[in-house]
Amino acid sequence: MSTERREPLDRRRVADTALRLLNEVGLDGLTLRAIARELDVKAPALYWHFKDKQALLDEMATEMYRRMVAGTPLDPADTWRERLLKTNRGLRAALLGYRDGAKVFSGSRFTGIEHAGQMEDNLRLLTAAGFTLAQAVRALTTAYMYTLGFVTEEQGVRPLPDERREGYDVHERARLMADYPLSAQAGAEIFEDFELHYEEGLALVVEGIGTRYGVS
Amino acid sequence: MSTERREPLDRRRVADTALRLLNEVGLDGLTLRAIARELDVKAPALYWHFKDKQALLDEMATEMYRRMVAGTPLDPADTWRERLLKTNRGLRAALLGYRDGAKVFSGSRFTGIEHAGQMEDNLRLLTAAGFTLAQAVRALTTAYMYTLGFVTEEQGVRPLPDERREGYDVHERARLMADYPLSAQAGAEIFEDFELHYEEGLALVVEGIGTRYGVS
DNA sequence: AGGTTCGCCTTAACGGTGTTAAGTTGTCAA
DNA sequence: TTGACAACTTAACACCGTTAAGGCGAACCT
Repeated sequence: MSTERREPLDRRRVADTALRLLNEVGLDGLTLRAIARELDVKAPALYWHFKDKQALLDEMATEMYRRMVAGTPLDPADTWRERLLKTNRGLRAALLGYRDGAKVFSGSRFTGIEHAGQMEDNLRLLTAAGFTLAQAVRALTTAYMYTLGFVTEEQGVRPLPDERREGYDVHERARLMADYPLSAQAGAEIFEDFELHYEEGLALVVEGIGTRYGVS
Repeated sequence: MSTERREPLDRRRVADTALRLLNEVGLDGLTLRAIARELDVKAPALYWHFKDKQALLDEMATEMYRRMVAGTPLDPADTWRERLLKTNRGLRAALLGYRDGAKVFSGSRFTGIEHAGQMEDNLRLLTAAGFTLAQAVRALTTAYMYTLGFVTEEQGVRPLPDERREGYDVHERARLMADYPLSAQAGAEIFEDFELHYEEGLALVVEGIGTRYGVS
């Protein structure tokens, strides 16, 4: 019998483990008991580190954001267009890294103010490029919300990049929609090639920002 | 003691009642037992009409969509810009009509194919205006996802139009972010005046569609 | 060195959840 | 009159987030 003592948990390690588990069991299966088991601990122990489950989810979202920032190298010399593309692609990639990632993310709030770093950087770059502050905020948040909405829908169809939920067969759908020829034909444009379609939508948003705010 | 017999439920009436209850108790409080109580019935009775809770939520989302369509008068003579603005404003209004509306909506799928009607109409209008089918789909879904993302965030801050969740005081936030002056200043641009900011973001998206697809 | 505090965790329990199985009741057809 | 069937109820199950109380080793104080 081992007398080794596990070293104490901390918020970060709990969130790490929970994020790993999330990919195996999904948000519905992510119970405190399951997380605790993974950490070789009983469920109520988690309450020493988090006041409730939402606080743990918040920490998970914050950790997702940290990894996004770490995994998205930015260049101070970026044009505003490059910057918008990079950060939003980075956000999408980060969300897609976890099953139900978008749901967890948009249902939570960041702990602390670390996230202000990236935001400040982006606001500085855009205002330096000629946007007013209000315009910069609008540009960044509009793209942000598009990405969040897109990935939310995407993960509803495709929980993980190599899985696919049932009920989304494009041919079956087309058969049902025989009376609506355009909608039927649109199926492939909606439920396939997410990568391509995401890029196209993002390009639309960026284009609109450039045009409406007169910044090239 | 009344011997009157309540007439049998149907899916529609259950979904109606659940939607009404949703505004009082929120998604967390929306339990099958609570819904059943409201219908003067016991919880397992709901399983006669729905195979599980998700199926009921799906019906609720579908009903939300029906009401959106009914509450958003469209004109066949709309320009494509008007049409995009109308449908997306209508969607936002419909989602804001219910506490956690965006969450319920984006977590569910439509039952049936009624929704194809509006979609067909919109696709027809946009293709007639000069878009290819692929462009029309991209235009509609990009705006759709922006709206969905926006309202999701909005309802995170403001559950119902006349309520406000805690932890979003703009001045408190600005104090914490003293080291990030632009971000601090951006607070008002993010957490207030949703109406205005939504319109501005939607205008950006529409502008991008017009520019990138060369349709005026 | 001995006693005490305190950080971190366990055990036990509570009320509530979605869901299933089995039984009841009224209605309508043969 | 009998039987089938729709629409429910009753009872129960496994599991959930959460709280209260207590245990235990390590660190600190005198």
